[in-house]
Amino acid sequence: MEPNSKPKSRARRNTQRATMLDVAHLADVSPSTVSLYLRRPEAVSEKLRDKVKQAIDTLHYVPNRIAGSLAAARSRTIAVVIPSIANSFFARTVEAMQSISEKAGYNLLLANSEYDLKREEELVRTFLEWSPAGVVLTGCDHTENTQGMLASAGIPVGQMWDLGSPSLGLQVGFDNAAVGRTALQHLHQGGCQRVIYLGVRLDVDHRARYRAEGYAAAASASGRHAPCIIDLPNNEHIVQEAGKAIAAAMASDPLIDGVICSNDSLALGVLLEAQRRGIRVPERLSVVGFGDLDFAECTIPPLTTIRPHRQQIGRRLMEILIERCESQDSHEWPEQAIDVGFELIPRNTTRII
Amino acid sequence: MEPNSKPKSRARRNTQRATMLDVAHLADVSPSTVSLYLRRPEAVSEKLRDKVKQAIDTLHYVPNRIAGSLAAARSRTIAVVIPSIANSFFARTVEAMQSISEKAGYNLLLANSEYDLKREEELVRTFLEWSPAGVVLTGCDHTENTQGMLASAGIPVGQMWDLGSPSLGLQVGFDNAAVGRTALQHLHQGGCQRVIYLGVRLDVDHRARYRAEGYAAAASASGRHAPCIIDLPNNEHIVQEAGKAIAAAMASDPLIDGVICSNDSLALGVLLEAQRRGIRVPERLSVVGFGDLDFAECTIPPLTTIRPHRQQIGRRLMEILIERCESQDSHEWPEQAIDVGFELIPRNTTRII
DNA sequence: GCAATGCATCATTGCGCTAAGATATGCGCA
DNA sequence: TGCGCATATCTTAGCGCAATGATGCATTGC
Repeated sequence: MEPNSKPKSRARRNTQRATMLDVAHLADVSPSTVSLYLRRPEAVSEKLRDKVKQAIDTLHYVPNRIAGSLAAARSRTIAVVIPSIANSFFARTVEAMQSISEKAGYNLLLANSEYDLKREEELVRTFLEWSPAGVVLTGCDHTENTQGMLASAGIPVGQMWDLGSPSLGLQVGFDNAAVGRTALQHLHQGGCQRVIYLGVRLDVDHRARYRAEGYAAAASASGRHAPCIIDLPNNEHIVQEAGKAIAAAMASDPLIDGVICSNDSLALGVLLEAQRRGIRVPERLSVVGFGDLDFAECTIPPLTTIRPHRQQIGRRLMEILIERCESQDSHEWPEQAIDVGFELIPRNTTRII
Repeated sequence: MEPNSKPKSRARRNTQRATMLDVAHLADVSPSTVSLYLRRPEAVSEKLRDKVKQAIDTLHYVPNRIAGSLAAARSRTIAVVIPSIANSFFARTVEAMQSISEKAGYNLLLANSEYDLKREEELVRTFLEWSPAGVVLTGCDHTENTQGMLASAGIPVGQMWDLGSPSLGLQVGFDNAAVGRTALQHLHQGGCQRVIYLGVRLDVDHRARYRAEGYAAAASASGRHAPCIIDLPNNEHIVQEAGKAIAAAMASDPLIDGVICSNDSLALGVLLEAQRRGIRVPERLSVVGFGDLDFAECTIPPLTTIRPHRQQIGRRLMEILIERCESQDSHEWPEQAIDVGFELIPRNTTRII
């Protein structure tokens, strides 16, 4: 074999997909014109525009976003971490975020932390490997590492569903403690003398805990009764458990005449138990839920609850986040906290005086 | 300015993040050793392994998966399209898929098609731009284009929640028509003489439609009564609407003594309406739901329903899909359909003779 | 009539990494 | 001692594209 002066080309993995170069050849233009056409069609003359368009169509060309992201040193991806996909609260918010981001040409990388901050940290670490354009977390509680990684990533970060500290730059949510206060106030106004709070896994569901704390502080301040918080463990049969818990509480303290539930599912359990035991709602026991889930308005009696603006949170957060992603200039990212509020929906499980 | 023989380097966007080269320099090895260490640590000697590990730690090096994916011509991403994120059926399945894929080092790109096949097509098109390692769709109904794009993408595709044709290679689900048949049989065995089917948006929710069709075929075959399907429009107040619908149906045909619901939420509406009107369940009206949602076992009376194996679907599908992604050899991807079945959970809204 | 200007198009470089193939190193065995 | 072989490490060439700055070409102003 004669010595070859030039090393011959290596075996390359072939991707068989059409590339921009293929399009360029077919359209008889340079690759950069194709690139330009895809990014800013108005900057290309109409004549070439048509040729390129046709070439793309005949080749069924699909741009390779991975290559694009590498070249541009930024990807059109937004990483979202929520505590639980199955929780319909977050699902609606994610849905809204998806719809906004999609319009702007961004895709969502999604994962759930299972209410575990350490897991959230791992997820953020993994997601950062994709150099996402932005990151969305749930709530304000994050590990030091999570905060550190995000800070040094230099990308816009959003927090949703809660307001508080530390802020990572942009928060869209509501004051969870105020939810607890509002619910208690509503029950007191309806004549309740002793209101308890019923929650699930308040140790890990920080937002529910803030609601409980808001309730507790308001109860103490009201001077009517001491706060009492029941914290149920997570459970497949949580709806039933809620019923048992309220029955037990009322048995041990017959003066209880109001209950604030961490979410509507618990409230449903309470209502069903009341029905089973012939406890009159709201006269003997008033109930406030949280979430305004689908079934809330058709329980018996219809459930008084608090409605967070699930979709609005996702929409506004994503709108601002994308704006920040586009601006690329982190000086234009002032710390911002948007309180979208919540709404008390008085129905028939509470009295209105 | 004198003519320069070599063009000087252009201004480059700088990413400031540590790169593999930085790690290599610090560890005093070649970049490919770092790369190898990250991909197959066991192939690197212990001495170098430690040096590289230390360098990575001190630099807080985060590998750039985008560059990696480009070089390897494949990404560790799996695209998932579900009809609705907010639907807790799919949420559980996605949760299971996420947990499996995460362990294998894959990330999920997620989007919802809103039960629109055209939208699904658009999503698939967009997702393919990321050259995902695999794609997961819901159900068997897809546009020609969707099928074409996926076929020519040369990556493993999974379909979940239904079995049928066309198969795109791997299906994990159950026979939805059999669900309808099973529910009807159960009601007939309990003594029902006239059973109707209550659904929502059967035109777009193909799987619910297959269940309805299974019911219809079985009703006709039984010779007891003609099938009757009520198809409600989608609606915020669907639970209430379900109640109204069943009341109207029973008013116009008093012989109706059984109803099969497309999902447990509808069933809940039916039960609440029955309670409101004093219709005894199951004696006067038997009810079967679908989904076995959280509240199903604590409705009054506890709801007889059909439980799909939501998590199992996600788990098995993802396990096989990832296996196929790793194999890289599409000849090892035989057409496969796994029926994970479903389970009738008899509770107290139906009679058992 | 010629420079100055604006605009459309192009050539070129490298984003950070993987993986093929080349080279070095160590080991067993004749 | 020397050869073959296996294993560890390195050199190198792109992956497909974005974006920089250069080039060509038409238009305008003086």
